[in-house]
Amino acid sequence: MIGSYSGKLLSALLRSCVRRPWPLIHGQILHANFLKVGFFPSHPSVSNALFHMYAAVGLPSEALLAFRHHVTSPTTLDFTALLSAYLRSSLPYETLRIFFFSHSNNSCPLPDGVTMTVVFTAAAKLTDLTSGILAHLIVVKRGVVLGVVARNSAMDMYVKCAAMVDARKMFDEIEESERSVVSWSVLLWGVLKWDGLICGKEVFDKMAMKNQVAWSLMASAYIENGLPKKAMEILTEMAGVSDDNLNHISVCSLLSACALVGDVTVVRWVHAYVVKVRMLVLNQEHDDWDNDASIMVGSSLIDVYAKCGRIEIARRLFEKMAVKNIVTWNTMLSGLALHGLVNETERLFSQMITNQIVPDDISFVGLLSAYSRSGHMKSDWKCFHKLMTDHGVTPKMEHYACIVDGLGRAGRLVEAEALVKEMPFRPNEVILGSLISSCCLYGKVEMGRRMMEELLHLDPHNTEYHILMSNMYASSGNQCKANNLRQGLKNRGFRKVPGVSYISIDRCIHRFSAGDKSHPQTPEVYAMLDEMIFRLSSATGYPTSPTTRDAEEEEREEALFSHSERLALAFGLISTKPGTPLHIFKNIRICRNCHAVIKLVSDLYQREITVRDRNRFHCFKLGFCSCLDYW
DNA sequence: ATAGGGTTAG
Repeated sequence: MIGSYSGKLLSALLRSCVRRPWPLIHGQILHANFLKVGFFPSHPSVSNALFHMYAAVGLPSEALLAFRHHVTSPTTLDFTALLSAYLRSSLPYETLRIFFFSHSNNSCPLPDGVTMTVVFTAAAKLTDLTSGILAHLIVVKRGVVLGVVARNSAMDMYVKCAAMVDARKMFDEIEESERSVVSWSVLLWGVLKWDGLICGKEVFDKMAMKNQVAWSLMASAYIENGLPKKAMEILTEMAGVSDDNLNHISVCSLLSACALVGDVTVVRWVHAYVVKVRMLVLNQEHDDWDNDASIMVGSSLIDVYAKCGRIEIARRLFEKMAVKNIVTWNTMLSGLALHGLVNETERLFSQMITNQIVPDDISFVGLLSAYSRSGHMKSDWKCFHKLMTDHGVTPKMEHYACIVDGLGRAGRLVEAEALVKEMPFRPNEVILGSLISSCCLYGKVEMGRRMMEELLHLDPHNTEYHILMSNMYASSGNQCKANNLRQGLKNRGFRKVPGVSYISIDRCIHRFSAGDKSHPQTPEVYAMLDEMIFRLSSATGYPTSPTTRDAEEEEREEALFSHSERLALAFGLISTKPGTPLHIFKNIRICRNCHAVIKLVSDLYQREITVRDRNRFHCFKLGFCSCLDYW
């Protein structure tokens, strides 16, 4: 029957498939019918349409097959469509491979600006400067003319690869009248990221046209640099000058910056904003709003509240959201896990199942990390394995990492190591690092040494675990080996990541490092610290001296008595009214000693203190911590 | 066939 149609009609039919709701099904039925009647290879226009159908619906390998077999003399447009299909399916590596391979083979048509845009974008995604430069050389050598869009994408490639000299050169080469708002925002992104806030602000001020992207980039940069007040100024300025309001992407970008630094100042403003402009609608009373955007913004808010220590607000928001997707559920799961709330995480997971939400691999990372962070390794790996495969999820390295961490921290090191040997991957640095920390915790020097050796093959420059190993040697009485490790690090010029704590008081973020004396209120802070230590030791007889010895002599004196979180805590106590809850943010894990001190302070000074460290939240109240001393 | 900021984990 199909044989009676003309080639023109069939190709039109195929092209129309791309725009239908189920393009693939219709297109494939047509494809199958062509094959059945032996019709299609002889008609170039039909086979070309078939290739474009597969490219457009995002099936790159099907498109490649059709391209190879049926597109006899590809045009630039065909070739570009093929590359773009790979890029849109998040396969930037394949995109580059096909481009360079065909190019070296002389089997591709001369690329144009659009082709190069796709190639530069792929190199940018991979931060592959070598490929980017190579592509640029091909442009020059073959005399390809680049329009402003292609130049912007090349600039973005240089920016993402930290090659700011080349990026600026490209920017300068674009005629001033040609420069688009995208040229400017690409430059702004790079300058903010690589040259810092001050230089970025200069670029921002030079921008004649500012849009959502520019405003939110600038505001996010202020947030990430601990200047939420400045971010608010930018946002209010935006509202006054521009009719361009924030869209859901700008909102997510701002909120993720807030999540990074753990400050809620801007979050509150954004929350009010999205409710006001009805970007976030909790109940479905109208259908004239953007469902996807609302879910995305809602999930983003849940995430940021959880990461800023406001888990109750996050939970309330989650419950109020009438429409959710898998990301919303996963965000809530990992938020609860971050706070060590195992039972709640478990409950939410079963609620997910009863609501017929199909959990994905990230849901399981959430659930498993709740177990590992709380030390509640109730079931063994076999049960989890079954649970996962029952829901169609294949266990990945991350899942093993959670279990290994949980077993190790619970002192079940033999089981942990057995699991590592049994898993179908070679352990990565996350897994080995977790085992080393557990060995440290339980003084298993010999096993720690073995793991360390394996880790050094993968990551010879790792500083963190050298320090851990050195501490382990020190506490097992082998001061000599400990010093050797430290000295080796020092000789190679590696330094320990310094611990930094932040506390937000009255919309300003105050930063403290260990032994820090740079804060304007340093005398008051240290006076408070002394008072704190005095009250603690007289009230409890608590020994405030270190339990693990720090081999670096100059650090030993000050470090433990003035760890950054204690300074932040002292500052918080003198800067707020009695009873005000305090939120502290720390870049590395909290140490046992400080943990003990903060527990006592929460009781003696009647304060709720929330500390976010690199691993999880600790909520201190009346002398107890929500982690129940397990982390 | 084409550029910039974006939610979940490790």
